[in-house]
Amino acid sequence: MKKDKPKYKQIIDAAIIVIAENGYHQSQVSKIAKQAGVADGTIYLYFKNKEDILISVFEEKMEMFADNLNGIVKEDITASMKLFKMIENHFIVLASNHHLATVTQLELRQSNLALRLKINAILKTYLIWLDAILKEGIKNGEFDQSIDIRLARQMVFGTIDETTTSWVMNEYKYDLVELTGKVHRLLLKGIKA
Amino acid sequence: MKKDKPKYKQIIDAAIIVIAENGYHQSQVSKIAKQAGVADGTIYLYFKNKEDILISVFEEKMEMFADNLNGIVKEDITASMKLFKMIENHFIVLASNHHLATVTQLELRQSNLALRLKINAILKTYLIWLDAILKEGIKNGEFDQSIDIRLARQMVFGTIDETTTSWVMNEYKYDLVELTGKVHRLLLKGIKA
Amino acid sequence: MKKDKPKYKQIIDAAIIVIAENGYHQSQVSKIAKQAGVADGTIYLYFKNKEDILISVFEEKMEMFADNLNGIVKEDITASMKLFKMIENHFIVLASNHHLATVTQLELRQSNLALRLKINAILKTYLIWLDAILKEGIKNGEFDQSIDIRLARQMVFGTIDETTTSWVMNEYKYDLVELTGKVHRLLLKGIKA
Amino acid sequence: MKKDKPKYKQIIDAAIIVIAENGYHQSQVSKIAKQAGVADGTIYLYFKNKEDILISVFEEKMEMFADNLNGIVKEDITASMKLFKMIENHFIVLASNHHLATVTQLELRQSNLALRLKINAILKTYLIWLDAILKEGIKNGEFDQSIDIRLARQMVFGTIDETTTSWVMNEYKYDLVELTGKVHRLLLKGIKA
DNA sequence: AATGAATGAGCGTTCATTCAT
DNA sequence: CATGAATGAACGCTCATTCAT
Repeated sequence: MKKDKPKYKQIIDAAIIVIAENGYHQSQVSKIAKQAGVADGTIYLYFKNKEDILISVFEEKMEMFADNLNGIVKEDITASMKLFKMIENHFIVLASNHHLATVTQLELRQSNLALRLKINAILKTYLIWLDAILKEGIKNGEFDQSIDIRLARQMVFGTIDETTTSWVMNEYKYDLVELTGKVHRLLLKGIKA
Repeated sequence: MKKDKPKYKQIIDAAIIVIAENGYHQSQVSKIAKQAGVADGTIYLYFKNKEDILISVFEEKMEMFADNLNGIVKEDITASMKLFKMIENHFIVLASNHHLATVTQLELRQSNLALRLKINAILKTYLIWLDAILKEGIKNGEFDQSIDIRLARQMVFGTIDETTTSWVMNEYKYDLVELTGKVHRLLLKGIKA
Repeated sequence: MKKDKPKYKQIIDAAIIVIAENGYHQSQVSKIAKQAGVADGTIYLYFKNKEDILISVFEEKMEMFADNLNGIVKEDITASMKLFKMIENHFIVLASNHHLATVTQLELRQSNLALRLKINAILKTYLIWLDAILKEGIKNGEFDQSIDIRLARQMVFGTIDETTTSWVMNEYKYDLVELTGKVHRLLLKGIKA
Repeated sequence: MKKDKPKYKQIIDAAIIVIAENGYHQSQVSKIAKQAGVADGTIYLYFKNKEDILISVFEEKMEMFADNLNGIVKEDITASMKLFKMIENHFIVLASNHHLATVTQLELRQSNLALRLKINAILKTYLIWLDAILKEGIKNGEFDQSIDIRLARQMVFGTIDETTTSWVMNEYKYDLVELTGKVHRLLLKGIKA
């Protein structure tokens, strides 16, 4: 499996660093190769093309969210609490890796539509976990029966995303994780029964 | 004034069509010129460079939102109602111009950081109106005194934006304006007293 | 006659100023028109094309040399003295008009070959006067009978030209006219009997 | 070292041919690449930009003069004889390579001021050798003690240059090297004691 | 005669990808 | 597996010239 070879991860990590430091449009394949300490051509032994590197960056890192989410959903706590932990998890992961935050919130969004559609597909996993939490809350009476799941999901995701992007654009100058409580309360009020 | 000359608007409109139909990265100046029915060089009599066209697209169309908002804010109605009308206005404008919606929600976000920062500056106007409504509601007791204005603004804007983007990505296959009520209710629950 | 109309000279003078101040490659027709206080299109009522402006600049200003030379050659003095006056005249004209000096010694030489061939044709007049002086000196025994007229002419002209160009490139920081005596002596030694 | 790779010289030689045959302003990078038998992009593996090709052409070929001059100056002969050999060397090198002669005498002079200043810097080496010969001759009594070195240098260089340019403009129709004796005699008379 | 808006051909340079070694 | 030299398609912008008014 290619993904298990050391150079695969080396290139992924190099890509994040290069993109965060140079911006999407100044992240040439040759720069990523140099940062990874491999030849340009070597990149193509592990990735189909440049787009494939970027998708893989997203895929790999998305697992960090998903793995944690998996655990959270299975815990024996209220849906509201799961929502809290999910937001917190999201903020913690990005707050602990500014490079990754810049890349996902700003740089990767400059990619072409095709790439973004693929990224959205990956995001689906994330949104499915979110849906699960919402449905659970509706079912057990914590959340309002009448809410539109899709809209609620868009509100939750849109708010988290907008909050994170604002934080990145303000150059991380306040503590993102500290906002968890407020964001949770705001969203909860919107959806609770 | 250049902006009043017919070719200025002609080029702006051509840019929206070309970008919506070809995608940001496939919208060459020559394509825009052709669509506008002018020579390539003519573009540069009205715009400093390609980026300037895109910023102007955003500026011009943002006025459509702003002008309406101005009226809404001044009406003698509740803050909650103003919020409703603001969401509705946002949805109506974009629902009535699919090309524009595609451009603002998908294509323009692929532009480089410099352009996006300029776009954000333009968006500021929009967010200021939103802040005004939120503050009014807090002041007159409609909205919760304890909410964080910035977070509330991010929730409202994030939700509207995410909802619109989803609608565009689903190829306009449902009625966006019809969602106004639900979105409003959801958001209102989050912020009301 | 177009050359007698005021705008003709206006444009010529504007061209010299613009070229001297902006360099050959930054002297667009529109800039010359602006400096001359006329519309771009007006230029083409007086000149066939851009090249024609530049040739005319050279033609007009060359007359300043030629007119003086004419007088010098007809004076009743030795050929050696005529040579002195010719060099002096050359230096005086250029030393009194730095703009013109920059244009003829540096900027106009960046023009294409076609233009330079035409300029050379104009220069012919100048070289014919020079030849006349040389022939007179050879005939009356002042200059060496055995010298090759063409070579002698190239030496005289090459030396004057190289001296002037050096002076321009050194930004006029020494007195060009003061060099007349030395240059004359040097050249005279080379050709005298 | 890039300069030692075969493609480097290949491109330099192609540039000389293309410029000589098409003129400075009609020598597009793509044309040079085609003549060199490489892809356009390959040019940029060896040269920073187009201007860099031209400077390198001059640099490389100037070495042909300089190398020979070095030998000449060190020979155990009179300064006058060194001057003769220097002129002869200049004429021989250019007479044996018409393309190079056209490029240095006509085409490269159409370049912009920045490039010409760089070319002048390279020429400095050449003029330093010339100065050395002049100083030697003055010191050992061969040349006139009272001559101004700078003027003498300008006369020698101006004459050689003007002679060569005339020969090129007359399409090489007479033998340049044959002129060595006459030119040398003329110049020597001007500077000898 | 004079204007100046409009034209459109033309080109240096970058960079993702390939492939011989 | 790994290399890195070579490729060549693609595009924003300038500016001399025209021509309707």
